[in-house]
Amino acid sequence: VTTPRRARSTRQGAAVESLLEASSGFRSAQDLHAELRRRGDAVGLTTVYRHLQGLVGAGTVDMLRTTAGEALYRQCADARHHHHLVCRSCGTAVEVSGQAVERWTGAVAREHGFTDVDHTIEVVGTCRACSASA
Amino acid sequence: VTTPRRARSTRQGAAVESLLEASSGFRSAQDLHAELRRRGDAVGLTTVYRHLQGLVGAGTVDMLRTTAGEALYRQCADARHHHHLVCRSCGTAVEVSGQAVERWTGAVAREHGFTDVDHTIEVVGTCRACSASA
DNA sequence: TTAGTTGCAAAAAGTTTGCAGCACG
DNA sequence: CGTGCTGCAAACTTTTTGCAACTAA
Repeated sequence: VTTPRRARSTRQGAAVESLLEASSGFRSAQDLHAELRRRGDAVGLTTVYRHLQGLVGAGTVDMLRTTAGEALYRQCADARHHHHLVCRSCGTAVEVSGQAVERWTGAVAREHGFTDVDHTIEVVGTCRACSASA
Repeated sequence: VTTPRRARSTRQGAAVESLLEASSGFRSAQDLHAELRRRGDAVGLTTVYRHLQGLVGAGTVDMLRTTAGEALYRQCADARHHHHLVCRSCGTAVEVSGQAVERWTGAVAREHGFTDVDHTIEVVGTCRACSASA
């Protein structure tokens, strides 16, 4: 699978990107595909996956894995390093960042002799709106 | 799938548990299954999965997902809340904990109106031994 | 024109389930 | 003895790949 020298703009690619842009939380590929189909702007599932891969590679989109093993994608509003606060009920995600954690991970790693450290932090809870409607 | 009223002790269950106990890092079900088979103490892959599920449910074992979508299991040395510092090369995992992160996640959640907060933190890097042998 | 893109069908990969037989207590 | 446990084969789920037709530039 050679990376194309240049990318071409297509209806399908635009559809995937714009739907992701219009979404607020994390969404699965299957979910995105279903919505595109529902709204009549159909795109093959394969193509949805291919565009998502490209976007993740380009750093435009974040990907994470559910405990259930499903991949979720989300447009990054902020290109800088950040983490997510996800609502377990409605899926809304807030991007958060903080020196505190960054410092902590660095310190812990150093303490144990680890280098080239990278980290993933996901905080899940129930957002205000969902706990109100519960 | 009804949960058995009581558990029975079997050769297979013991094999899975003891191998996990003897392992230091995170291991996949397939990996554990292969090693059991290799050492002649064969157990069906299905059974390995079933025991791992049980152990995770009992809180004796930690499970996490690779970015690639594979589930990894590890015996918890420490039953208290903790996180992992995993070596990306050899898989060795160190259990770490710290007030700093706990406080940070709590603060961030509160700040955004989230409740019932839970979090996952995985720090991956290259351990001393691996960076030395590289 | 021509290389990148699409999407169907089929393959992978990992995990779960149906079921008949085995074994602990 | 009886209820769990086992493991094979088959089903499932999510994601990837082969390939021929299609299309933006």
